[in-house]
Amino acid sequence: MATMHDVARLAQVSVSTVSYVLTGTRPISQATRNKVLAAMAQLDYQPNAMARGLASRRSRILGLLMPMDERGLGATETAFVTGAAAAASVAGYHLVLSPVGGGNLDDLRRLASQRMLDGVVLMEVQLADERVTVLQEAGVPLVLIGRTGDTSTLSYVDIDFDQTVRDAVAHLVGLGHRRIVYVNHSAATLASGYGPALRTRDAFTASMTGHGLEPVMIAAEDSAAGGRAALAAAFAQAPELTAVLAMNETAIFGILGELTGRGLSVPDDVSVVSMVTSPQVAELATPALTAMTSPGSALGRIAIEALTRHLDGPADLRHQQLLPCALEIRGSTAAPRSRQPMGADQ
Amino acid sequence: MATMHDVARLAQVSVSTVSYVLTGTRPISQATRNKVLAAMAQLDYQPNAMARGLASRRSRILGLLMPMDERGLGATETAFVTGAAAAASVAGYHLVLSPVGGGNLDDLRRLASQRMLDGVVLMEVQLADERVTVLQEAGVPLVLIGRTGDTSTLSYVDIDFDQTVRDAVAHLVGLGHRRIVYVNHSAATLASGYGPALRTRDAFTASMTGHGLEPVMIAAEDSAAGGRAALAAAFAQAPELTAVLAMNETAIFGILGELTGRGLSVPDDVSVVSMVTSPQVAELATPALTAMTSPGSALGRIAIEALTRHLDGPADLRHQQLLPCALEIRGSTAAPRSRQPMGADQ
DNA sequence: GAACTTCGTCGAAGCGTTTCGACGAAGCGG
DNA sequence: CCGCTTCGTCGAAACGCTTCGACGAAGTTC
Repeated sequence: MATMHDVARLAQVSVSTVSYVLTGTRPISQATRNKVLAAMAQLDYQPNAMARGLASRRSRILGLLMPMDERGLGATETAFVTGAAAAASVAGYHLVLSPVGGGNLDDLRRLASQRMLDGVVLMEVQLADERVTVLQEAGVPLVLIGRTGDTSTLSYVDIDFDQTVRDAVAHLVGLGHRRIVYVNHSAATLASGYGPALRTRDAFTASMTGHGLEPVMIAAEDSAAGGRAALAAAFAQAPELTAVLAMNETAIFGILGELTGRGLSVPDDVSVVSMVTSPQVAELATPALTAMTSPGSALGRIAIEALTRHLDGPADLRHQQLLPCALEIRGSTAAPRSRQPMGADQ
Repeated sequence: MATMHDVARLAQVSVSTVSYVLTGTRPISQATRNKVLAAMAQLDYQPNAMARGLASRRSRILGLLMPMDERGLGATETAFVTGAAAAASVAGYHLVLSPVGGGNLDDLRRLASQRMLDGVVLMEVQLADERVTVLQEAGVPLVLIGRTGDTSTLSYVDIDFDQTVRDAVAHLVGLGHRRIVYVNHSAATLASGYGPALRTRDAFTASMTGHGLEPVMIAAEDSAAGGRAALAAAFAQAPELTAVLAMNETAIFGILGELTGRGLSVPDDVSVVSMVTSPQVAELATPALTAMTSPGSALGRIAIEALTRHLDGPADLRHQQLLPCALEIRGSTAAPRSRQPMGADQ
C-alpha cells in the first residue's frame, strides 16, 4: 500500500502538496498537479480512509438505517436504497446500510458516537421514534424518510399520504363506487404509532366523508391469512361493498385469494386498489393491480441530497417535502357491475 | 466528545493503560481497571472509530456486498442479512451493507483499497465473478454466499442445490407424479452464468433421469408474465404434466394465475413446488405453496463466522459448506388426480 | 518603486488510538 | 537472599492523513 509519503517523494513535492491536489483546498499549479497525479497513478495510490477520517474529522460515510423485519424489503424500499446510493455517490459519499432494528438502540448509540457516520437517513420512522433522540444526542445530522409526530424541527421526505388516498378514492368514486372499504395495517401497528397507517386512516375518513360516503376501515394482519380475515370482516361490516382499497401489501394477496374463493371476480364484482405499491408487486397479482406507485428512488435521492447539502453547505436549513404516489391503472379496477354509476349528489 | 486522554487524566493513569483496559491486550489490575471504567462511564466515553482504525490497521467493519436490482430483496435475502448482522455483532464487528451493483466495479475497488473493510461477504455470486478478483487484488479477505465456478481456493457457504432438487423431485415422485416440469430463471440469467440456475438445471436433469423420467426445463423471465408464458411453453412441451417445480419465485405467481385461468386447480390437477423460498412468500399464494425453505439466516451467520474466524484466528483456513433447503409441505402438492400412481418400474 | 496582495509550496503540528520497549515491584526456586 | 520470570504500568513512537502558519516569488496599485 502506497502512502502519501511515497507519492510525495516520487513527485518530489511535500506531503501537504499532495494533500492539496487531492482535496483541492488550496491552489496548485498545473505542472505540480500533473507530477503528483502521475506519481499517484504509477504507485496505484489510494488514500487511507481511516487516516483521512481521523485528520479531517469526517468519514464521508452516510448511513441508511433500515429496520429489517422478517418479511423482507419490498421493491419500494429497495428503490429508496438505490436512489439514495446513487445520490450519495454523486455527492462523493459512501452509503452504507445498517440493519439496526428497533431493539438494539445501544448498537445505534455506539455507531453514532463513534463518529463513523457523517450523517444518517432514517427509514421506517415511527411517530415517536427513539432513534431520533439517540442520534440528536450524539450530534449526528439526520434526515427522515417518513415523519415523526412533531415535524417542526427535523428534515424529512415523506409520501404525501393525504393526496395519495384522495387520488385513490377519487379514482374509485369516479368509476361509480360508493361502498369502499379501506384495509389498513394491523391494529397493533396502528397502536404502535406507525405514521403511514395513521395518516392514511385519517385521510381515508376525510376523503370519503368529503364525497358524502361512509368510511369503513378494517385493520389486517400483515399476512395472506390476515387479508382473508379482513375481507370477511369487510363483508360483515359492509355487505354491499364494491371496492377495496388496501394499504397492506402483504394482506392484499389474501384478499384476492379470498375474493376468488367466494366466486367473486376482480374487477367485475369487486375493484381493488393497492396503495404505495411498486409496479413489480402490482404485476405479481392476477389480474395486475391498479395501484398507487410510490416515488421510491426519488425519496431516497432527495433525502441524501438534503443531507449532503446540510453537511457541505454552511447553512443548516431544514428540508421538508412530501411526494404523492402516482395512480397507475391496471386490471383490478372497473365500474361496479350491478349498480350503474348512480350520479347521486355530484 | 471525551477522548482517551480525558479518561486517563480523570482516572489518574496513563493513556496506554486506558487502551489496555479497552482492548485487553495486556494484564491490568482489578483496581486500575475499575478506576478506568468509572472514568469512562462518568465521561460517557466512546472510542473514536477512525483513530482506532488508523492505529490498529483494522476497522472492525465487515461488508456485505449485495447487488440490488429492481425487484427488491426477498425474505430469503433478508434472512441472510439479519443472520449475518447478528453474527457480526456477536463477534464484535459492525456489518454494513453495500449496495454495489454489478456495474460499479470501480466503486468496489475504491472501497476495498481504502482499507475501510476488514473483510467482505459476497452475495449473489456469479460463476465468473469479477468482484472476487477485485477484492483479492486489494487483499481483502472474503467469503462467498454462493460459489464461483472454480471453488477450490475460496471460502464459501451455499445452498446444496443438488440435494434440494433431489428432495423436491422425490417428494413429487413419491406422490405419484411422472411428468414434472422445472421452471428455471430466464435464458439470459442462465447464459450469464448464474450458479443457482445452472446447478439446479443439472441437478434436475440428474434427478429425473435417476427416476427414469424425462426432464423438461423451461426458462422463465422473472415476472408474472414470464411465469404465464412459461406455463404455456410447459404445456406445449409436456401436455400431460401434473407437476411444476419452480425456481423462479417471481414467475411462480404468474404460473398460479395462468393455471387458475385455464380452469386447472392446484393441487388437484397440477401440483406446484417452489424452490428456495421463504415461508412468508409461500404463504402469500393461494393455496399456500409447498416449498423448499432456504436456510437463510444460517447462511448469513455461517458466512460471518467463517470470516471473523479467519480474521481473528491465526490459521488461514478455508471454509466450504453446503446447506440444503428443507421441504415444507403446504397446500400446493397432492397426488395427481386422473392418473393414479402407476407403479412403473420401481 | 514601495507597499500590498495573491499564488504556490513547504514544514510541522495535530487527529485519537494502538503498541512497543522499558522498568520497578512482586513472587519464586534453590 | 540472589538472580529469574511475570505482572502492571508508563512514555513515546507510530498510523496516514489534513490543515495552519510561514514565506519567497510574482503581480497590482498608486
